[in-house]
Amino acid sequence: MTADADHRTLHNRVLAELGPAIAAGDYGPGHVFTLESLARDFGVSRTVAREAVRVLESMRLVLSRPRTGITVRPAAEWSVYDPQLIRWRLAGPGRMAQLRTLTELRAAVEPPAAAAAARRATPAQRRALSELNEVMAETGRRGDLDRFLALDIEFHRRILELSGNEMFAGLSGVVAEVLAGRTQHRLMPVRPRPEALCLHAHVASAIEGGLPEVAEAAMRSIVREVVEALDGAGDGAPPGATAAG
Amino acid sequence: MTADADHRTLHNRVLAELGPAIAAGDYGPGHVFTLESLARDFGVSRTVAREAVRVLESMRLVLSRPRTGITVRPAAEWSVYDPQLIRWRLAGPGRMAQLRTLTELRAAVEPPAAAAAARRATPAQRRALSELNEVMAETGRRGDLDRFLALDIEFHRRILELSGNEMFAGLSGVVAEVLAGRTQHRLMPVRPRPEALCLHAHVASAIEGGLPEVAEAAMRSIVREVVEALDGAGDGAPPGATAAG
DNA sequence: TCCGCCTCATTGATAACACTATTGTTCCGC
DNA sequence: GCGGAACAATAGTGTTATCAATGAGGCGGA
Repeated sequence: MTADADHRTLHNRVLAELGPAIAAGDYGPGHVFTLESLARDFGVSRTVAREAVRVLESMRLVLSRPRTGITVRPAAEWSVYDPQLIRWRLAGPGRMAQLRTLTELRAAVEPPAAAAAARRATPAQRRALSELNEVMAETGRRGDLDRFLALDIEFHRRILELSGNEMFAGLSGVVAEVLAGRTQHRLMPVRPRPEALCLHAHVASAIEGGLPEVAEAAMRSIVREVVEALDGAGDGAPPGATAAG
Repeated sequence: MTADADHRTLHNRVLAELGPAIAAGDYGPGHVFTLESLARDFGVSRTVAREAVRVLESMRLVLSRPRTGITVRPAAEWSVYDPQLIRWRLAGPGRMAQLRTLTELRAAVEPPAAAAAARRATPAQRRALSELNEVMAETGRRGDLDRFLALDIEFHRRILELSGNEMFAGLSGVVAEVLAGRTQHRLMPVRPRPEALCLHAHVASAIEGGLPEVAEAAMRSIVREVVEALDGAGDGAPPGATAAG
C-alpha cells in the first residue's frame, strides 16, 4: 500500500519488529516491558527504545508509566485505523480476520462515497473515471489479472477521493489492501466476472451522469457480492466463482 | 471523548501545542522546522522535541529527514483517523468542516453496524440495549438534555460495539465527538423530537428482534435526518427543529 | 551543460547523569 | 489487627554532551 514504513532509522526497525509482535498478540494485554529490556533485547540505546515506545503509545498499543514500565493495552483500546497497525495485522496471523472487518467497513463506506462522488465531482473528473473504467474493463476481459487489480484499485481509490470527504478518501489505502489481499488469497476468479464489470460500468456512468442513488445502488451491489464471497469462504476455502470488486 | 492526551509529560505538552497548530494549517505544507528551533521555541531539550516529532511523523503530519529538517506534509497525506488528530482539528478553525466529514462517515457506518448488531449480539446484550433505549427516551421526554446526550452517546457506542466489527467499534469515539459537538453548536432542539426517539426505539427493538434490515433502515433514517440538518445549517446558522441522533 | 566530488548543516544515535512520579513496604498509633 | 503516614526502591522522564551518518547544494572540472 502507501510507502512502507521507513526502515532506514533504527527506531523504525525496532518498531517494525515490536509493533507486529504486539499486534499479533505475542504479548497479551497487561504484559510489561521495561525500556531496559527493550534496549537490551533489540540491542539499541534507551533513547531509541523510548522513541519506538512513544509511537506505540500514540497508537494506544501500550501505556508507559513511571515505576510500572510499558504495559500492553487490551486490543479494544488500540487505534485500529492507524495504517501502520492495519499493515501489521494484515501481515500477522490475524490477517483473515482483519480482512473481514476491513471488507465490512469497505462495504459500508463505498456506496455512500460513490453517491457523494456523483454529487460533487467535476465534469473532467467524471469523464476521467469513465475512461479509467473502460481501460479496466478491457484489461479484465483480456485476463491480465495483475494489471486489472492495479486498475481496479485505482478505480475505487479515485471514487473515494472524488467523494470530497477526506475521511472516505483516507480509506483508499485500506481498500487497496483489501483488494490486493483478496487476490493473494485466491478469492478472485482468474477472469473478472462480466456481471462485476457491468456493475463497475454502472457506477462510473451513474457518477458521470450525476445520479447519486444509482451510483450508490450499483456500488452496493458490488460490495454485497464481495462480502458474501468472503463470508462464504472459510479461512482458506476454495473459491467458487466470486465477484470482482 | 476518550481520556484526553496525558499532559503530565513534557513531550505531550509540546505535542499538544505543536500538533493543533499544524492541524490548523498554521504551518502550510512544505514548512520546515528544525529540531533546534523546536527545542528553542518550546524551551525543551532536543530529545523531547524529537519524541514529539516521532509522534507527528507516525501520524504522517511531518516528514523528518537528515540535513533537511522536519517538513510539514500536505493535509491529504495525514492519518485522518488518528483520534488525536481528529481532536486537534475539532478544537481548531476547521471544526465545522471536520464535523461535516465525520457526520458523513457516521451516516455511512452506523446503519450497517446496526444491521450487524442485529445479527450478532447476544440475547443479554440485545435486552440491555432496549433497556438503555427506554431510559434514554424517558430522559429525553423529561428534557434533561445533558444526561440525554450522555445516554444517546452510550446508545450509539454500544451498537457500534455490538456490531462485532472492531473497525466499527473504533469509531465510537468519533460518534461521541460528533454528538457532543452538535449539541455544543446548538444544532439540537432543547427537547429531542418524538420522531427521533421513535426511530431509536425501532433500532433497539429491531436489534433485539434480530431484524438486520429493519435495524439498518431505522438507523439510516436517523442519520439521514442528521446529515440533512447539518447540510441545512450554515457555519453557525440558527437551528430549526432538528433531529436527535 | 552536465557530472561528480566536497562540504557542512541537520538529523540519528549513544552515554551518563539528575529528577520525578508511583508504588510496595514498613512502621506507628489506634 | 488494621488504617494510614513515612519511606525507599524502581521505573520512566528530561538534560546535556558528543560523535556518526546523511544528503542537499555548491563548486569545479571535463
